[in-house]
Parts: sequence; C-alpha cells; structure tokens
Amino acid sequence: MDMAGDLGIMKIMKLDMDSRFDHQKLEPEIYKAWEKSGFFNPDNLVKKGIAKKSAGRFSMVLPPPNVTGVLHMGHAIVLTIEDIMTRFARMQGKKTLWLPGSDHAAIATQAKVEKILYKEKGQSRHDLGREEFLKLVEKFAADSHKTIVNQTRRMGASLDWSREAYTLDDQRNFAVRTAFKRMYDDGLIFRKDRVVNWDPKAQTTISDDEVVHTERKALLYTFKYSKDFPIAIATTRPETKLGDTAVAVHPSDKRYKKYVGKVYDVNFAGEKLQIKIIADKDIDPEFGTGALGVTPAHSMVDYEMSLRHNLPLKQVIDERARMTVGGEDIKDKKTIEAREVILEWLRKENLLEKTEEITQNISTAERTGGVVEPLPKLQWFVDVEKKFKIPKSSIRGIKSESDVTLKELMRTVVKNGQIKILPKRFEKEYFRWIDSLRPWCISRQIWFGHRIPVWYKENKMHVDMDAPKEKGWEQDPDTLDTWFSSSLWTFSTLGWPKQTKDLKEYHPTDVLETAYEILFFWVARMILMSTYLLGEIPFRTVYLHGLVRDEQGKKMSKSLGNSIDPVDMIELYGADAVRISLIIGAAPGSDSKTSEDKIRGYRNFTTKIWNASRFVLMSYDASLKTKPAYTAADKRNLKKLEDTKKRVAGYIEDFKFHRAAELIYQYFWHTFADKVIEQSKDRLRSGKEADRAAAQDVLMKILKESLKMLHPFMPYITESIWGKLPREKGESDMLMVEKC
RNA sequence: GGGCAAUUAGCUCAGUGGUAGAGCGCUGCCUUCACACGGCAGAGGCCGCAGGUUCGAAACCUGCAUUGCCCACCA
Repeated sequence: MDMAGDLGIMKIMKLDMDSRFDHQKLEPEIYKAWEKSGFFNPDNLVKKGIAKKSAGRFSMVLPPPNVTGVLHMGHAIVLTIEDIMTRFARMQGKKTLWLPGSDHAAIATQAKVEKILYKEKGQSRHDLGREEFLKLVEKFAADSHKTIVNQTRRMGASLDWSREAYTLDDQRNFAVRTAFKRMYDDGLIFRKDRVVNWDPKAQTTISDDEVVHTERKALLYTFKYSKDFPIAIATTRPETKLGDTAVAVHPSDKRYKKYVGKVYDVNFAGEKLQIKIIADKDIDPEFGTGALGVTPAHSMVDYEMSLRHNLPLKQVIDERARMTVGGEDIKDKKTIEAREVILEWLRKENLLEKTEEITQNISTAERTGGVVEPLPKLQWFVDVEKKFKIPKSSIRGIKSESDVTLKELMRTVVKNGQIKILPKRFEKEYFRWIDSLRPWCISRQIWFGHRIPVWYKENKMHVDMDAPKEKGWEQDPDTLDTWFSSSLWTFSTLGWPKQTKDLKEYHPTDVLETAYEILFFWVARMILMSTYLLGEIPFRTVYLHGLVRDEQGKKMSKSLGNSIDPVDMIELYGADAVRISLIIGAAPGSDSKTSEDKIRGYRNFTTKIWNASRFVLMSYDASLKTKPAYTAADKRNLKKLEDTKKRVAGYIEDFKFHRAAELIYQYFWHTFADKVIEQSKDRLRSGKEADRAAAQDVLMKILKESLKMLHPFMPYITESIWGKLPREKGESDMLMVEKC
C-alpha cells in the first residue's frame, strides 16, 4: 500500500524523533492528514481494500450536539467513547461509518437568541417578527455549528464529514413531514383540547418529559368554599379554586358518603361555582381533610379525574399566568396576587380553618426553570396506545400486517433482546417509562423548528407534505418538539424516506452511545419512530455513559463556574491526554469526576509513550541482518503482549473501555517501559549480533502492537510515532487503517 | 411514596468465590547516555455496619445505615 505521498503524512515524518511531542502543532496536522486520506468515509475503505467483506460493517450516529454554544466535557466524553469504538472497528477491517450532525434544539436555541436580542437591543422576537427573528436564529445556529464542528475535530473524532446532517436541513425536513403525514393518516397523530404543560416563561407547551419536579416549602390552606358547603378542602393554590367543578372523596370514606352525587351552587370569592361531590379511589382519605377540590383545567391529576367522571372544565388562568375570571380585584391579576385576595376574603368570611407549612413538589420547565402552569389547549399529540396496522415488520414477535400500538413496539424490541441496553439496569427504567407514557404533546408555540405540516381554511384542515394549491390556506403557526426530528436521526441521516444505498447498508446501526440522561427524551423516541416507520430497530445496542462531574462531584455548569473547557485542556495537555483521562475511572453508566490534575497525570503518560518510542527507534539498527535468536524471556514477553492484546480487545467488545484503557496503561508503562526496555539495554549494547537482533525485534514488535492497541484511545501521538517507524511489507503508512 | 446505584489506602476509583490493587498524593534515595511530565524503594486499608451461605466472602444472600440519582397526580 503506497499512499504516504498523497496523504501528506510524510511531511510530519522525520527519521528521528523530536525530544517531545508538540501536540499544539502536530495534532491539527495529523487530523488534516486523516481527513485528506478519505478514510473517515467507509466508501473509501472499501475502494482501497482496507475494509474486508468478511469483517462486516460498523455504523453509528453521533448524538447531534445542540447548536447553542460550545463544546463541553459532556460532548468530549461522547466523542471519545464513540471514536474509540469507531477506530477499533476500522482497524479490524470493518466497513466503518460514524455519522456526524447537529441538532437545531428548538426551544434551547430560540431562548438563547431571545436572551441575546433582549440584552443587546432590548427587543423581543415580536418586535422583529417571525421572518426576521428566524434569520437571526439561523445566523446564530450557523456560527455555533461552525465552532462545535471545529472543536469536534480537535478531539480527534474520526467522523465521516461528507455525510454530515442537520436536524433542520431540507432533507431532514422532508423526513419530518413524511413521518408526520404517515402518523396522521394512521390516526396516531391527533389534534385535541387537552390540559397540557404550559411554560409561561417560554410561552409554549412542553412535554411531560421536559417537566422537572423540584421540592419546595408551601403553605397548605384548609377551608370551605362557603358557609353552607358541607366539606372542607385543602389546597396550596386557592386561586385555582375558582375553576373547581367538583370535590372528590374516597368511595369508602364514611364521613362524606352521604354527600356523594350531590351538586352544590356556591359563591366563592364572588365567583359562582357549581360543585359536584364525586367518589374516586385515587383520593387519599388521610391527606388534609380527605377531600380534594377538583380543578380540571389547571391540574393534570384533576384533569384525568374529570375525564373519568365526565366533569366540566373551567379555565380561570391564561397563558400569562393571570386570572381570567373573578371580580375587579381578581381578574387579570397574577395568580400569586389573586391568591392573596382570595385568602383575605376567606379570612373575612371566616372560612379558613387551617394554614400549615408543607413540602411539596412543584413542576418546573427543564429549559427555562419557569413554574409549569397546566392549561387546557388545542394541541397536536402522538397517540402511543392506539392500534394501527404495521405494513412491514422485521421485529421478532410482531408480524407484518398485524395490529399493534407504539407502546407495544417500543416494549417488544427491548423485551425480546433485539435491542440491548447497557448497563442492563436501564432497561427497567425504560419499561417503567413506557408504562406510564401518556399522549406525547408535539406542538410548540415557538418559531424555530419544523413548522407543522397542516393548513387551515375556515373550518377545513389539510394535512399533507405541502400546502394546498388554492389560495387562502394558512399554515399552523406552531412548530414541532425538537425531539420529533431527532427521533428520526438513525435513518433520516441515511436518506429516508428515499430507499437509498446508505439506508440499506447502514441501518439498523450497531450502537447508539449517549448519556443516560436522554434515555427517554431521545433513545426511546428513536425506537418508537424506527419501529413504526421502518418496521425495524434503529440500533442493536444502547450504551449509556455517565455524567462528567467536577472534583467535588458536582455537575459541571457555567453558572457554577466549575466547568473545565475541554478545548483549554487540549491546548494545554493535548487531545490524547484529555481523551484517556475521560475514559479511565469511568465505569459504564456511572458518573465520573474529572479535574485538571487528572488530565495532567495522563499527559505524563503521553510523554512516557513518546520517550519509550524514542528509545526503541534510536536504538534500532536497521542494518542488522542477522537472524534473531529469541531467548525464553523474549518469548515470555511476546506471549504477554498477545495476552494483553486479547484482553484489551475483549474489554472493548464488552464496552468496558475503562478496563481496556487501564490495562494498556499498565502494560505499556509498567511492563514494556519498566521491564522489557530496561532488560534490553545491556543486550542492545554488548550482546552478540543474534541476541541484539532478537532484542531490537522484540522491542519494535511490542512497540508497534502497543501503538495499535493505544490508537483508538490516543490517536494523535500513536499516529505520529507510527509515521516514524520503519515499515514492514504489508504494513500501512497510516496507523488509523492498520489491522489490529 | 416507588425504584436504582454507590459505600475498598488521604483523594479518585478498579477489582463478580481463593493470600487486598492502580493513579494521584505522601516519605526516602537517585539528576546513570528514552523519559525528573522520570527511576528505584517504601509507608498507608479488620474492603459502611450486623447477620447468613461456603472449606474459603470485598465479592453471593438478608437486614440496617449513609450518600447520590431517577420516577411519581398526596391536593
């Protein structure tokens, strides 16, 4: 194989080695040489005969980073683990594809740009209008994309940039509209008035998974609606009681049995209410008075209860979290202000029986931190429990043309082992999530994202790929949940809905590697979409890694000021040191800690690799042609090398990257450098020729094999050293594609 | 309220039935021609607690404690 010339790697080769590895200068040069070689693209691996049919293929998508900012340690660990898998597969001669892309991250990106716009110009998005504002967001996204892609390259990630995708580009938009249309036609997407999670801060709905429960202290008030109402109720939000349409008690609660079924007209703080007493087994007779004021429009629980009992729904709070009913002193007031007014009225009327402090869980929006206000709204949903006919299925246990639900599909592929989730404990969480899954609200009242492919005219509705030809149709102003488009990622990136060669070759992908945090958001929904739209699994193995924390074990975040910038660390210590320090000590699915000290420690390892290699190269006498006479110790050393290689490969195949990395570290430093090299010194200087030949052969052999083992973990320095070593027949000029 | 995980040397963590390990840190010696971002030597742990299984347990089982995380509609 002679490709050194046009690969440009010769330029960075020298006959001997510099006294240190200049990572700042050499890493970017090496990355360029890799890119120029074209070997990140599997087509070229096949063309040049590097990928062997018998070795099979390996495909994986990169979890697309959000175009909201810069690379952080979370990305760094993703890139490192996935690059290890990718490089390992490539060196095994597999047709290897690792596909990059980025995510438009609808709410997150829009919120960020709105913040900047307000800070810089004091304007809101409405001041600009939809079109102008979107231009601004797109500009921001493009800049951010550029930064992230450059930083991704610095990490050494061997991604096939020729296939790069974006969740909001034309091709992906086509996939999104296709998916939406198909789901609508199958009755799996519906539009309905339902109580949804409303984020008053972002002014949009959010899905159940975007709701975060946080504990806080609150006051629990016990009172009666009016003097002649028989039952006292307890609440932390008296203002919502203007929307009550029932009081619920436990069916076997003797205190209240006689009232069940009765209807009362009451005047509550000036608002006329009609309250029906109902019995529901979800009521805890022990809590408060054992009676719950049911507010169907402003509580998820109460809403579900109202559906069971056929209760009317009365909205009293609007999108700005202000009251829509009540007298002058209440209407249009913020909920907290209205609460005080009502409490004042309760005291005056002598209806307030008790006030106590409790700790309660409140719902907040994941992105904005705003307190979620449940509201009835007309929105689009995905029905996960409706039966539909699946045309074609390669899922074990689900026949083509059979009737299934999305939940069944999601559950089946993990239950039957077609998809393995590692570590296994996350499978349990996955099933639990599916069991409690409700309709997925997919419409968002924001501008940045895939516009919903639905058009309205008077009372007519048109759901299709494109707008109707005739005039007067208005497109739905809402956009789709960002996870709708990213859930198509494993196949939309390969050309779906077109039946492309890539789709046939690389789907299902082999591995989906990501942080356990987004198991529900993303992984589960990819399974949903792939099984539904393609009738096949999106990936065979889900490998989940933990979060990277700081020295104190705190989550790294900008606001805490404890985040370590991976790019700073690369500048200081090199990408190889950053990579291996993120791997060692990070068991699958467990959080790990990182610090500059740790990275510096592993930088020392790169120096050790460099110096040991320098020694082997400098003491190597190429003119020595004598047949080597191996000693028993030489054979033992070579045997140990083979054992180590096998164990390392086994660990990688088992997704135990931390074990593999630690083993190579131990082997290279404490076996090869400390023992084998030290023991060879005398022989190299004064031994007989045959012994010298044996000694230098063993050293060169172990060095080369060690570099191969190390390459997936520390690609830069190993590639650099490989380029300086004498090559034997059949050996590639580029370590990246050398057989291991 | 339900579930999951962790608890091993000062710190960070490996170690899934057979005489306690690594890195960092610490102590002492060594600047010898690969490397002081180094070498050699060394100190340091009744493996959270209590029971049990076993010839044998840090590992398996039961209970407890502490910490962390996830989920959940106690108003």
